[in-house]
Amino acid sequence: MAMPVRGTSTRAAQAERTRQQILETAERLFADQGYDATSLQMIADEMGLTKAAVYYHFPAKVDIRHAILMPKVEQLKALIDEAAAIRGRRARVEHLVDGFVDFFVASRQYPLTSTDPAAKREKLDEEPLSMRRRVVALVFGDSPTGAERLAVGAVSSIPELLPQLADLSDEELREALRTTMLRILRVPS
Amino acid sequence: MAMPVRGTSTRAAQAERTRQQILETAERLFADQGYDATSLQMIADEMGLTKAAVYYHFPAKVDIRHAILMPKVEQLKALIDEAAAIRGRRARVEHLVDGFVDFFVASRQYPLTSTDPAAKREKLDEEPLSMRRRVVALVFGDSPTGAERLAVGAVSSIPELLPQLADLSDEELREALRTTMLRILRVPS
DNA sequence: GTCTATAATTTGATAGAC
DNA sequence: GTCTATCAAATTATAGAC
Repeated sequence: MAMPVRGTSTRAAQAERTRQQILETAERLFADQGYDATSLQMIADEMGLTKAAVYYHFPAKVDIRHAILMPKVEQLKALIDEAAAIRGRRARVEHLVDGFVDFFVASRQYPLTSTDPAAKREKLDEEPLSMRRRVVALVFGDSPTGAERLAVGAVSSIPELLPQLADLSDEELREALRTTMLRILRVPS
Repeated sequence: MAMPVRGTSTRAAQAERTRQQILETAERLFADQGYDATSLQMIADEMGLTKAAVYYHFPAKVDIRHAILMPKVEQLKALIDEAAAIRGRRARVEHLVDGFVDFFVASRQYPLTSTDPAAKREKLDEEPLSMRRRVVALVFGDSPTGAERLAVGAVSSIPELLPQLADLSDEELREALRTTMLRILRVPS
């Protein structure tokens, strides 16, 4: 078993493309209107498909959300793991910040919606929360103050702000993100 | 016309109390599950009322949201007006920060949900956005950098983080908020 | 001022034809 | 792999009795 290699031609390949297209459409609609306000009907209409066709690729609406978020969560976990392997606080924080900058800029069009109310209802919400705790520990140690926990929270809510900076170029955004995050995390420049 | 003065006894007074109770219940449910995921049925059930009873007090669901948010928006607008009347940048920023601290602590249980997807769908979203622009101008002038706009955005998304700091006392929270906001807005302590 | 009853629509989801 | 047709349940909202 397991050999969906590249180019399994027509049938399987087109199914995979449709699947990806559903994910892209859903990601855009979720970002624009929120998860709850986006119906499968809208996703299907937007693609010229039917609801039933969408259901063929995903057993339930929530699975679409999961499929969108999982790779991003994994990416951030990998970054945190890397940072945990660095010894000096300053180098460690800079590695984290640089990783966040890359991640935020790459996803600036449809940013991670970690404050979408839908997240609170699911187990998926535990993952971001525990990641945040790990970042707090990596940056500020095991007995963080309230202000330090708040600082990490402020960094983690930056994705929601990116649409308002749409007029900045990628380079300008990188600069702004790096400056702001380093200041929030109290790394003197 | 217009004389619902204080103590119009039974009928009108009780209607007003019911109205307030609906607002409190809805505020809690909206904060917990989000606007879209909260149905009028839930609000009614929670109060031992019927949906129709709720509709008597508010013509539509969205009007409940408006009634909850409007006083808070007015409060923040007043604060920004006060700050605009202060001449020195440092004193002006400190007045803003102190006002935000008071506001955030007072509403820490059910914080302003400015990132609820429901906000994007309504005119009400323009108000917070224009307020944010005013704060940017008050703090950083008429030609703010990307980093400066991002800094104000970070401050304005703090309310969403408050539930995670529920273990802090009001006093500890005040301290954390003040320290963090002043640092984000680059006011040296 | 609050209720019962219900309308009209939409939702997420399923079964089965093609 | 995508469709039509349909489901049961929930949604916002209304009309009218009490």
